[in-house]
Amino acid sequence: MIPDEYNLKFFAKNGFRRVTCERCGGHFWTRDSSRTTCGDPPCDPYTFIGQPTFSREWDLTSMREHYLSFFEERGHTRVGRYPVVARWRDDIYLTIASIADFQPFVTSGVVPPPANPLTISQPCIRLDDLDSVGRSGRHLTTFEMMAHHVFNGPGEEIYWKDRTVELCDELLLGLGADESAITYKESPWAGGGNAGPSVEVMVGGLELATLVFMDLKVDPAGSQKIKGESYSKMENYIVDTGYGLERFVWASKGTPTIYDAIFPEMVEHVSRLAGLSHIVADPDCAEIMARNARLAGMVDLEAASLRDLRATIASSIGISPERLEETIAPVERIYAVVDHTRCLAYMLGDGIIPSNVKAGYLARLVIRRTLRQMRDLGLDSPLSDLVEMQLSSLDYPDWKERMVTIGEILGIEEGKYAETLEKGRRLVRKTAGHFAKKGEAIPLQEMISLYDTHGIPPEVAKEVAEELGASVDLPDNFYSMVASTHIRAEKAGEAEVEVPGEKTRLLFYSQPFEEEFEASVVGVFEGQLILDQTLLYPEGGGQGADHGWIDVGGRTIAILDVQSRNGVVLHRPERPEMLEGLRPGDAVTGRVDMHRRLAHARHHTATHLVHDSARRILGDHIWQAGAAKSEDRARLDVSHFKRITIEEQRAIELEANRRVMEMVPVETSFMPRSEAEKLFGFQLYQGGVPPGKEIRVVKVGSDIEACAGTHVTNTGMIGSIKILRCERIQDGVERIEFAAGEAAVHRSQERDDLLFEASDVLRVPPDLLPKTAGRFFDEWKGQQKEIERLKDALARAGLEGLINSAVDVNGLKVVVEDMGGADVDELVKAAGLLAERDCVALLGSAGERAILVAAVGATGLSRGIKAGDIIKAAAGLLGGGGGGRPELAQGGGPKVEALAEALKAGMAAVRKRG
RNA sequence: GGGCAUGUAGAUCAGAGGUAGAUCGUUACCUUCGCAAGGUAAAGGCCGCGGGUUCGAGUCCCGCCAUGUCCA
Repeated sequence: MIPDEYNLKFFAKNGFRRVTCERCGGHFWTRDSSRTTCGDPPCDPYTFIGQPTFSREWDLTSMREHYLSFFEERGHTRVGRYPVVARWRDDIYLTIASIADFQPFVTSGVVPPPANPLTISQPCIRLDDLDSVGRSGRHLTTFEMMAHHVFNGPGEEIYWKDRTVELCDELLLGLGADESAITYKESPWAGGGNAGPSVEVMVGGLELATLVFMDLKVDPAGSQKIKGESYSKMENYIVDTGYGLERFVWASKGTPTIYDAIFPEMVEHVSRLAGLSHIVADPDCAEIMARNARLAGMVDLEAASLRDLRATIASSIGISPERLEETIAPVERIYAVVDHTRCLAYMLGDGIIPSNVKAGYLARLVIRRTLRQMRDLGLDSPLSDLVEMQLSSLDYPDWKERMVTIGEILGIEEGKYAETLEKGRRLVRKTAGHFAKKGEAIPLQEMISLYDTHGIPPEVAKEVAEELGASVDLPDNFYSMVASTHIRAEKAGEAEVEVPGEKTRLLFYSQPFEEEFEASVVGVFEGQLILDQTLLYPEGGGQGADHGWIDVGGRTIAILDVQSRNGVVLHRPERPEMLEGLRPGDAVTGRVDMHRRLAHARHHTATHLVHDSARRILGDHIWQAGAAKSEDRARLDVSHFKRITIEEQRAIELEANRRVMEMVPVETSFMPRSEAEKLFGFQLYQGGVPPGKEIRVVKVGSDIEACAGTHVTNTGMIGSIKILRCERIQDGVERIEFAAGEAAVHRSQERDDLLFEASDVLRVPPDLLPKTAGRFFDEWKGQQKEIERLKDALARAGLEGLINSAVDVNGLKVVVEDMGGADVDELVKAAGLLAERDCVALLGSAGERAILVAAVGATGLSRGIKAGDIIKAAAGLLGGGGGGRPELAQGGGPKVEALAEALKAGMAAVRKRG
């Protein structure tokens, strides 16, 4: 029985039949009456290598253009590519598929698509198979997903399965594919909360496209079960196709690897730099790579099976696996370098700043991998040269300007990595020396710690360790072992409680400076008041909640927090019992704490100004990475690849204040999302992506952002902006803290107070503070040294007197003395000198606390007298304690008056042993 | 966002409750026609900052600042 899902008229009309693959048992559709396998490796091998699938060769540009115009001619609108950094999403960092551009708001139907149907070629980055890149012959970190998308809604279907498959078929046949070689393999698809039937389009053993018919959504109550999850039908049903541009080009050329097909010039360039062009151009090598790619296409490339793959290929061409490794490893590295540099061109071109967290970490990961590969190849040209070459071939109109920043970023990254490695080598040498001495191998735990804590790749550690003769046991699954040490606490997804009822009408946008409002009570939810409309701004967009008062029936309820949940605004009263007796429909009068509101508005508008100024001063790579505004200060986190210097901080401050002085009007308007995106681009989404069809656009001079906060109407109202400090909260993210309006004045005054207090202490005017403080510090240092010297002299001067006062205990000179007010250092010095002269010394002194120092010379030590014992015997009487080494010990306690007794007890202890 | 580390002399690091150290570098002297090298000696420390525990903290605890690194 053929399931309805796949029983397409198109198949029936065009002579397709449904076959069960004799290898994998999957179902597929074919025109070929003799075909018994589905066409998907490992059921079928690659057949296109050496025998191109299409009638002519295409390069990336011409194939992309062909594809897009093919669909344009068939009623689709061409849409420009989105960035590879998925700034409009908070669940993924990188754009991993063309449909990602339209999630979540377009796919869920909240926002209309930019065009419908549409066609796009979307650059995507996937780092999941990083290890296989270069080796498998087909894996890439960066690829373009060409697609045609249709967003069908209730009652408005543009086209669905039949037309989708028909278009795909027409495209392939038009390119000259053999119609009997094309198979459509049934393959239910699920991902990202959606699911649906899909067909994989296979030609010559290569999956060229996947046609997904997304019509299900995750629904615990749903009746359809896929991969253990329950789904139900969606109102919207979406054609989500993905055609691999690079694979189309590869299939058109039939080269041994995808890399030779898509960027032959870069491969040649890098080979030449590495001095390996002869190998890459060698036909034998090409043959090996081709076999490698064919076989690799058949297996899943896991670290463990790489060795098997090598062994299989080696035996099939009759050389040893080691010899094979030697031949192809450098070539694989060249491919990897070329792939990775293209990936970096996209990442950095779209503004990722390398970091130790988030998307920036992914960029750093790729950078370091590339540097390692380059080192192994013996390439010593700067990484930025290669990235620049890649970038120049991409569709960035302003890549030359960007390249200046990118070059700087890469330079910094190279330097940082070199430093990390150098530090690492020193560390490994130490560790290796330690274990080599014991004749042991460096334990795995140690290797994991070196990598995890210090970023030293195990290969590097091994290399260094072996130079020192320390052996290392390095398992294949090293990296997964590292991962397993990171036991992750399962985040309990905070269940958002749905608040019942209508959305609250928000009055503060239309009446931003109105103080009072009339409203009626809707109800009370969890001790919080819901009104039909409100002037109070709920916390959001980094802006704090308004405070205010609600007057009802002659009493006043103070409101201390306001939150919005699915559009319903909740007012939290200072005292919940005040809400008792309120009935739905009761009329209330609300008032806003305008002082607080205005402070928020000033800080909010100021945040936009500071952001804009930072962009002007630091460069176009500046993106907001977070922000918070309160009554007395605000902070803005921006992406930046080095520390903001004090000069830059000042320049930003001045620039922002100039906008204030220019009295720029603040324009706000609601507009359809798609239109806003078209007009202003993704720079809109500095503060995250707001949901909804309409977004609020706030324009302050050249700064344009999607923002739901309350603003002043003119920058002049801010008064002034004072940047307080810059802090590095992560690598690649700087936090700018500042105050605006009254708060700025207060912060300035606080700083003045610090100056006044300090100059008061030093009794100099503030302008002499730095000089005077410097002089004081120098003098203090000098005096410390002088005191040290004098104490030493003092101890020496008193030495003879002390020796003369020594008591003889069985031939042992014992000095017990109250040194009257001397400090620890003096006692220690004196006691030490006495010990040098072969005395046993117990010196005491009484200041705020009583202190004791004992020292024992050679003779005393030989008799088993320990300074620590003497101190212990004595210090107890002082109400404290003490201890130390046999030759020197210290102690003390608060009972100053007991010092004489303590000294006596110490003497007794010496007599006992002596 | 989470984890693991680090911060001591100009540099690299040791010290893990009891008198702050080593190596290199610096300076002076010896040696040399001069340089390199060697020898002798000296200078150079808010032990990241602030609290706490303790008779006593570079060392233990807490917070902050700075830095590195791994993972999502």
